[in-house]
Amino acid sequence: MTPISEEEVLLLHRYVCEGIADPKRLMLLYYVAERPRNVSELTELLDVAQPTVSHHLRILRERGLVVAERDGTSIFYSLSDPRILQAIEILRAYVADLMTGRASVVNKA
Amino acid sequence: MTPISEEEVLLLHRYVCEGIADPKRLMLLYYVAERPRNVSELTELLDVAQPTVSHHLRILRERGLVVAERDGTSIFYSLSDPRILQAIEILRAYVADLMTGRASVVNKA
DNA sequence: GTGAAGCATCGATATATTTGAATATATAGA
DNA sequence: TCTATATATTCAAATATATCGATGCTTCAC
Repeated sequence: MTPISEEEVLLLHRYVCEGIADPKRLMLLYYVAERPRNVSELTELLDVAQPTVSHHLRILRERGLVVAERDGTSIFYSLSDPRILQAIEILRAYVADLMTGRASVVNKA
Repeated sequence: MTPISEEEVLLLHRYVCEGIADPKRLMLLYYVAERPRNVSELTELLDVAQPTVSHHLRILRERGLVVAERDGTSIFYSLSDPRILQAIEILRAYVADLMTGRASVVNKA
């Protein structure tokens, strides 16, 4: 593990961690990872107001986590890089173990 | 990629994403991943007030991301599970590519 | 038991974030 | 051009978070 600098941590925070720091945005990432989806579809899936979805999509887009492509009046969003979900899936497995008492913190006893 | 439920996303958010959503906490995770460190040392490393460090450590501790062990009057913190930094390192590599124009979003052109 | 060191908690302030109603903008079709 | 549809933006309110001084608690040495 290469030591990390404070500047690198700030970039990591600004471009990724801040982006995945909301449950709605996590759901959005999973939804657009399956296939490109437009805002209307995402609004139905998330069950929140459309401006709220646009707000979260903007945060994801500004950080480069998702990409937007217009098709007529619709705008389709998709995941920009598979590593984003790859990392989240590792954390998801960790949490799953945590919930079933299999995470390493529990095994230390 | 197994579909994720809304409840699972909420757990993922509560136990991990919320925990790594602050640059100071990211630094703390990297510091305690090297070796167990006590609060005084972490306070010097982070260059913030001691209550601020304790606050962040509490957030990490409550989520199970770090574990605390007392030794005399000191309390040493360490990383609870290597997968946490493993995932963060993937995101770190992604951001590094993003900064040098090598991330997949750029390569789509 | 007393004092000191190390850490946690409390309380207050400043700042940031989430949310949605209202509104603006952009595209397509008639 | 006019209208409908889809999305973005603005604005305000509510909520959450970060920070640190003051203080409390625990442990150890004497």
